[in-house]
Amino acid sequence: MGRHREFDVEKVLDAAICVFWRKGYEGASYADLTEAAGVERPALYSAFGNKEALFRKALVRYYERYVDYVPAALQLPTAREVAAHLLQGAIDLTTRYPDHTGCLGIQGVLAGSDEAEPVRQALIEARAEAEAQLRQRFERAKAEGDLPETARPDTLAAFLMAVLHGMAVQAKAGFSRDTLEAVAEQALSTWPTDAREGSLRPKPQP
Amino acid sequence: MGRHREFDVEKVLDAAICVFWRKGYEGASYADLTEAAGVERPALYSAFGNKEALFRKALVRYYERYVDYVPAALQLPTAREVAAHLLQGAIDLTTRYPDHTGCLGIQGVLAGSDEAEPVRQALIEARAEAEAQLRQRFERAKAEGDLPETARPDTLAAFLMAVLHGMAVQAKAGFSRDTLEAVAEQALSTWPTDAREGSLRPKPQP
DNA sequence: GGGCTTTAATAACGGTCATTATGAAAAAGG
DNA sequence: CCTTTTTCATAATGACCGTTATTAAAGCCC
Repeated sequence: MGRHREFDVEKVLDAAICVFWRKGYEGASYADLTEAAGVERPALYSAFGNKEALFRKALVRYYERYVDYVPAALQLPTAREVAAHLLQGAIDLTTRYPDHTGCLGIQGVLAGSDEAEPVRQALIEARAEAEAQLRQRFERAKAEGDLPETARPDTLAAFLMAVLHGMAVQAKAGFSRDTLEAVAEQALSTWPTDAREGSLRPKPQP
Repeated sequence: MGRHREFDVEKVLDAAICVFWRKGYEGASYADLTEAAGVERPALYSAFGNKEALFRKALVRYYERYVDYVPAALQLPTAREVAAHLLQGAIDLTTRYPDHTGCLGIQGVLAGSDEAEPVRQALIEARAEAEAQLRQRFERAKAEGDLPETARPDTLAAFLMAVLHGMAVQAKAGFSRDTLEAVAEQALSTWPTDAREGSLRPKPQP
């Protein structure tokens, strides 16, 4: 009973992702969102709630569609492969689309009026959860003998997250893909290697 | 002739720095600025021009007063000391003041409505200039034999900037000083060392 | 001390923001 | 076909944005 919805909810979410990605949570206005989605304002409100709810749903879909390399990376056999795959995935994600570079998740953490506070907190928590998963993965690697006994999983996770975030900022500032790959290679050159396995890329300078 | 200005321009700039630092360029409103400065709106306009001009002047003072560790670092004798001093300076800057963490310069690069575009471009240029200075410093180090022949100054500069930016993001997300110092230590552990000089901190895990 | 100039403070300006009331259009049930 | 229910589109709401007239106060020169 009743009229049917005439637009595709997931397509609208994809359009919202692009807008938030390019302009951030605060920078994206409803005028931008409706124009990109081809849907009028009240339709967005009835389908998703207010702006914050729309952003959260877009963020969930963003993680599923664009940041799927993270769970994939965590299942790789060695800690070094996990790190390498994460770095490469981040480079792809932040440079693939010229009109919205960087990372949607990072955009919201920084920009900072008061009304964005709950969104910022949500992004901080998501980031902390990702780092926790990474740390646990490195602890497992240590237990498996994949990382040396002297390795500190928490430091490695924090360091890797710092490089990933820094590359996202640099991508937003217009860094080329080649430069970011050099950065990732330099970061990987610090990776602690167990005595049993040889380093894949022993020196950053060939 | 005429009435004297009753407020201190530099104190107002310092207050503006704190507001922009905490809320970013877009997130800071004139209501925030006037409240922090204790000065009414028209006084800000007559003394500094519009919001963008005020931000630019605050940014110059920010560099002078808070980021003075960068020129100091560039004059240190070895490339590794330069990098270590930059990392330590960034940690201090981004964690010293609990009410405005992170880096004022990074805040503006990301948040992204259209009217912030000139400010964003200015910050991107400033960031690029800093990286160029760093690269030139590392080229000099290479020429002086302080870095090995295989070292790539551009990569080292880009990598260091990525770690610095990543730490700024993490500081905004609430990272502790100790964690950031561990990250910096991990980043330094990759530093290419010439055969002649020993590494200061040869392994990140003690 | 009066005339002139500069600053200070109040209040208003147009514009845009997120959000929503209002009523027309469309689909399903009886 | 008519009623009911849901969605659609137009347009309005109050609040806040950056910016600026406007008016009152304060200091210097003659």
